[in-house]
Amino acid sequence: MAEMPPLSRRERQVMDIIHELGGATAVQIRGRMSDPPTDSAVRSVLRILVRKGHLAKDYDGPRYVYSPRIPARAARRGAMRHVLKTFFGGSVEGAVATLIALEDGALDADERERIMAMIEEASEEGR
Amino acid sequence: MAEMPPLSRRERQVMDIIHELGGATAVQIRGRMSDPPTDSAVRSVLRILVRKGHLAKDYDGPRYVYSPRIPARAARRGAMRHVLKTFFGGSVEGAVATLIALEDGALDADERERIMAMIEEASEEGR
DNA sequence: CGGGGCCTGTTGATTTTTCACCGCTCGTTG
DNA sequence: CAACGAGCGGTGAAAAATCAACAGGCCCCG
Repeated sequence: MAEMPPLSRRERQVMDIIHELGGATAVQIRGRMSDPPTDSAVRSVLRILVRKGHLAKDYDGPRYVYSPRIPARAARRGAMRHVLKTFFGGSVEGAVATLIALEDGALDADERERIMAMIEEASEEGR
Repeated sequence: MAEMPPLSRRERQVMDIIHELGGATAVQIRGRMSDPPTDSAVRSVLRILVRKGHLAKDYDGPRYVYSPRIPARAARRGAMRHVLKTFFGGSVEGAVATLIALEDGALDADERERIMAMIEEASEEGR
């Protein structure tokens, strides 16, 4: 269970794809790669990730579906915490600023409302 | 100038440290590593990163200071965009939710105010 | 029954990555 | 001045990662 050495390039690439999709088959994953190696190569990486305990392999009908062993919630938090620390010096404010200014993430009125609500709530209850 | 293949493990680790510090010397960087290799090993990675164009090397007094070639703003946005896409399916809302719920990122009243203001503003002016 | 698709695991070759030794240059200090 | 140590970088070898090919094993469908 110890914290394994960080992932290699390919490994990370694959993990990212799987995280994005929630779960995926070998073929799906390969399809998402920009510079797809052989099918067998992809499977090799997959096998390694399973062995290292990063992926779970569930038998879904005719094929296997690989999914992160770490609960999505934890993965999300970890990833976010990392960029928060690395790129924003831990400033939630800065992070949110960048987030909402991300052109491709334009938020509509509804979304804005909900976010506002969340913040209210968070600061009320917390401390 | 083309987008180079993603960084290796060590390379990423070093880049992260430098991003976090804004700029750093070889010794500083090594100091921040959990499993520090030789000083010369660190310098090797640094040299590679410079050659690849990811780092700039500025002569500051008695030693060199390495800093990201990419402007901080762009790096931040890139990183954020990546986790947004990979872990939140592009949902700014979800990302903000995780962000403000990050225990170590407790925001005080002031911060909250400012964030609220930012959001208001963003949705007003933009679209 | 014979493909074809999906999967597994191994092997070995090739490329990358990682690393430490070594030698050089300074500036400082004894 | 000479010795020392910090800082730097080149080189080449050890280690890891990447990958393709191969050999089979299932299962489903025509």
